[in-house]
Amino acid sequence: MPFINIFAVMNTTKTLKPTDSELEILQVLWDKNEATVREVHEELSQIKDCGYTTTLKLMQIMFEKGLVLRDDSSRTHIYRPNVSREKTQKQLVDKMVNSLFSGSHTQLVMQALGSHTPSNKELEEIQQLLDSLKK
Amino acid sequence: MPFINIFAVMNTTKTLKPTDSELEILQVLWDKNEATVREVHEELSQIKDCGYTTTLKLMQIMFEKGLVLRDDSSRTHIYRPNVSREKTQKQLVDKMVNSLFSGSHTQLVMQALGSHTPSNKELEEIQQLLDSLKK
DNA sequence: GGCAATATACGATTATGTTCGTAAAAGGAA
DNA sequence: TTCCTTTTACGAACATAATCGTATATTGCC
Repeated sequence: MPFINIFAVMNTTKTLKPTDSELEILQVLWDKNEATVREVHEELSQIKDCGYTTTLKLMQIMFEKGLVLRDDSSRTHIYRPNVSREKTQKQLVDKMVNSLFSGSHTQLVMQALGSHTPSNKELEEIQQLLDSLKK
Repeated sequence: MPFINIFAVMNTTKTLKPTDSELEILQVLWDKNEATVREVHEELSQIKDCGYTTTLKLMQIMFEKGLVLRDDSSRTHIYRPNVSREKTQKQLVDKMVNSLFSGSHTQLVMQALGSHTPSNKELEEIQQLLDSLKK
C-alpha cells in the first residue's frame, strides 16, 4: 500500500478548508486522479506563473494537512487527492450559502441561474432534477 | 453630502474581494443599510466573540479599501456599504464556479439543489425562473 | 567514477488578515 | 471644572498563505 498519510488519520473528524492555491492543485489531481509535482506544475503553468519549488512546497503542505496522499516509495513522489471533489464542493457551497445568502440554498440557485443562462441541454437537466424533487 | 470616500473613487475599476470577516460586517450593513461601529459590533457579538476595537479596525480597513462609505461629520461615525449585496454575490459565485465547478454554473446549481431540498414554495420560484429562461 | 539533470527538503521572506492594547479626543454628568 | 464613558486612531503582535533560493540527494548517461 504505497499511499500513506499519517496526518490524514489525525484529520478524519476536522473539516479542511483548502485555500485558493490548494484548490488549483486539487483541480489537477481530481482530473488526473494522480500526478507528480512536475505534472501538476506543468498544468498550473498554463494558468499562472510561479516557480517549480512553489508548487512543490504547496503540495508538501497539503500533504501535511491531509488534503492529499503521497506515494514516496520511489524518488519521484506521486500525489493523489485525499478529499473528494463532491465533498469539497458541498462544503464550500454550504459555507457560501451561510455567509452570503443567509442560509438559503434557493437564493444561491436563483443567483447562479440568473447571472448565466444555461444551454437548452442544461436546462433540461435542471428540470429533471427539479421534477424529482417535487415528488 | 455626508458620505464621502476618496478611496472609493480610486477603486471604481478594480474588483474588491471581501474577506470572511469583512463579509460578516457587510451582512450587517446590508441588513441595516447603515450602522455605527457599536451597532455592528453588537450584532457580531451574537455570532462570535471579539473585542470592540477589532470590529472598529476592520471597518476602518474596509473604508480604506472602499468597501464601505463613512459619514464622519459627527463624533460617532456612520458606515454604509459601498458594494451591493447582489454584485458581491455574483462576484463570489462566479469565482466559485470557476475554481470549483470548471466554469459550469449548472453544475453549481445541481450541487446546491442536491445537497438541500427546497420547500414547495421555493421549488415553485425556481420553476418560474426556469420557465422564463426556456424562452 | 564523474557530471548534468531532476527531485525533495527546508528555511527565509513577503504579503495579508486578524486581534488587541493603549493613547488621545470628545461628550456628558455631577 | 473634573471625572467617567465612549469613540476613534494607531501601532504591535500573531497567524496563515504564498513564493522562492539554496542545499542535498538520487538518477541516468558519458
